[in-house]
Amino acid sequence: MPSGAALTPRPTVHQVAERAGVSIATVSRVLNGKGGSRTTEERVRDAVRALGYRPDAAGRALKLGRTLQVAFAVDDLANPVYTDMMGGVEAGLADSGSRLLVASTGHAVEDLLSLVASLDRGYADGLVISPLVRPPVLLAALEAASVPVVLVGNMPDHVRLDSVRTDSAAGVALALDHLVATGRRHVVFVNGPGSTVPAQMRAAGFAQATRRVGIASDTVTADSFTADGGEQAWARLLSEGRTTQCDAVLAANDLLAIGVMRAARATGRRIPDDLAVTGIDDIPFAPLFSPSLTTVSLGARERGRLAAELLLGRLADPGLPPRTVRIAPELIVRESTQRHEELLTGGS
Amino acid sequence: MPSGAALTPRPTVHQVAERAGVSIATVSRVLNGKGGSRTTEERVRDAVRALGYRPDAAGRALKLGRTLQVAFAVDDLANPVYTDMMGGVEAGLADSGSRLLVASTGHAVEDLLSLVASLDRGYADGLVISPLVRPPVLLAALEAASVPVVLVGNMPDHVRLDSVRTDSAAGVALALDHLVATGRRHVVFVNGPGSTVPAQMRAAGFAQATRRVGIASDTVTADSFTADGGEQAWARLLSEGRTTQCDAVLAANDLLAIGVMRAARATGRRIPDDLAVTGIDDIPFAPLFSPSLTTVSLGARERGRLAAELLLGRLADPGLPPRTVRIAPELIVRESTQRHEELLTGGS
DNA sequence: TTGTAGGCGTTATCAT
DNA sequence: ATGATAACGCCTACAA
Repeated sequence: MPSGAALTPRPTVHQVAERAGVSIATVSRVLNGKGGSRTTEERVRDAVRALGYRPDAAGRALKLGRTLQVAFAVDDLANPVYTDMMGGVEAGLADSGSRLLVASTGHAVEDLLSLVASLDRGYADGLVISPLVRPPVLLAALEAASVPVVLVGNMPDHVRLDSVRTDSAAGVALALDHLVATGRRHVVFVNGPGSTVPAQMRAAGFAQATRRVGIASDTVTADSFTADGGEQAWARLLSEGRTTQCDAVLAANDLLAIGVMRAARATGRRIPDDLAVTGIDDIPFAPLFSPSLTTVSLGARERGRLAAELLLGRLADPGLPPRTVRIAPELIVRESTQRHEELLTGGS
Repeated sequence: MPSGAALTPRPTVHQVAERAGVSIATVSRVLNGKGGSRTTEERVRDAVRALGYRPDAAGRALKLGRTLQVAFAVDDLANPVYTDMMGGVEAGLADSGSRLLVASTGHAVEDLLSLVASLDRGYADGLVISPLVRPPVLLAALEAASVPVVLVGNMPDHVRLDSVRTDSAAGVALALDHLVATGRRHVVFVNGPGSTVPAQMRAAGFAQATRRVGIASDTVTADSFTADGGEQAWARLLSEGRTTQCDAVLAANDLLAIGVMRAARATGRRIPDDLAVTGIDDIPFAPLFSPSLTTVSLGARERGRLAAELLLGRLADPGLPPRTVRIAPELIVRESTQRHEELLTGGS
């Protein structure tokens, strides 16, 4: 037969107990390190080995009220930044013996709400979530969820949730300062959908930073945080004659930046000579493009890892007050913003 | 308190039964559509709604022996082709109400074996796996696993496992024929680690195809199926003077191709004019590079979807004989293999 | 149609 | 130190 056809049904504590000549209580105690004499312990372990016994997850979950599972939810796993984050969550969970359940939702609020609601089926001990949109109704649902939730992202102060944050507005400022420092004077901000929190924060960061440095700027909003969105946004700018002055694009994430690079190059702009481009996120692909993409790392993997740690901490001690961990953005300079002189001479 | 602190413990069938004035058996029957009179059914549903009752996953799993969870294991989730495949698995599972458990292993055989062994804790109803290496000991373990396994990939005929296959050797031939058709005459095959099944199959495909078309060829083996691997492979070729003749690279996957493009360009080759490059996999990023990457789609997402379907089918009917589903590779022509004339005139 | 009772595999309480 | 027993939440004979 193909597989999954266990000829012998899986052994339970009962068979182990019988074989070891003890009671099931003793078996359980030995397996959980709660005492037992030398000899019985040895006999039990022998029986376990001989039978190939492993505790059943369902039985244990039912009794303990713990599944050893953590759910992870994001809007778009096709964006490598979230794959990265997921890797971080997994790494943070590794020592705990917990498994990772991936719940990719759409960004429709109702999908998110139904995901949160489904948690009270008790299939996971907690949730790590990083949604693009966070209306009050969602935050309220997360607060009231039947299991602890860690939010990767910013939220209003009154929301009592553990969270891992980064200052993406400051990240935008880092990128803008870099563009200005490399001689750019007219920056177009290519943002993602205005309904999303990241877009809102980055827009605020851009507005403040441009005001501070006092350079010319323009803003366009893409339909989604994707390369397609970036291409279309550039096309729109172009058709409206808004690209002629601009010598730099600050994109709200790497995918948008990649789309812009592609579209701009297709219409004759050379990067970085004619047009500097920066992204945000530092996805693993960023260094692989030509030119490689200057970007701002928001520590996606690390945020995932920290989120897992916060969650484990809360599971261990539910009485804890809400905690927030912060990650500082970091500018990663690559080729897409190099000045012409730098390209030729290594500096002017 | 932060969250996960249910003030009222979650309702069980008992509270529903009490509220509806019926027995727990009736509640269960109504919820599972196994009869009940009009009026009682209505009363039960009202109680369910009023209490916000949802069946507990652990209790149900323990009783039914079904977890409604499927595990998905791959070597490297950082490769978008596997993210893609995962999306397919998830899509294939969607209607079944099953959740997706992601078990990212290393490619160490022992890791894979311990993953398979862990399945008999009963935390998943089945496994979809696409390992790069498949030694007999692993295949034997998969056959003997405590839950059904679907392998995404090729395996010896005697292995009694459901599988979703694609003919990657034929895929290599498609790419090579295309390179030859566009005028290339000296192709270097950049392969992944020889210990992996994909590398073996693609090497065989390349050997056969080059023999058939009778052109000059060379082969180099990268340390891993990554962009870094591709860069290093090109560097090695270059240092050994093996790049001078070659006018095309056929890379065993897209990441290798991207690495080669990057390294080759850094050393003065123009793509596609001086050097044509093809990949395999058609990752979502392939069209975004400049030049966009010609590649061979192996239908990763579709394979994932089909794997999920095979698994669901077997869960529904364990007596089925092993089944194999095949996906044909498809050449995706983009800019990285365009001929000089095509670039200028659109054809010669 | 409906209710009673048992058991899925585990851990934990309470005796001994 | 160990064993008998109950209980977690659910489903399903079986009986009524």
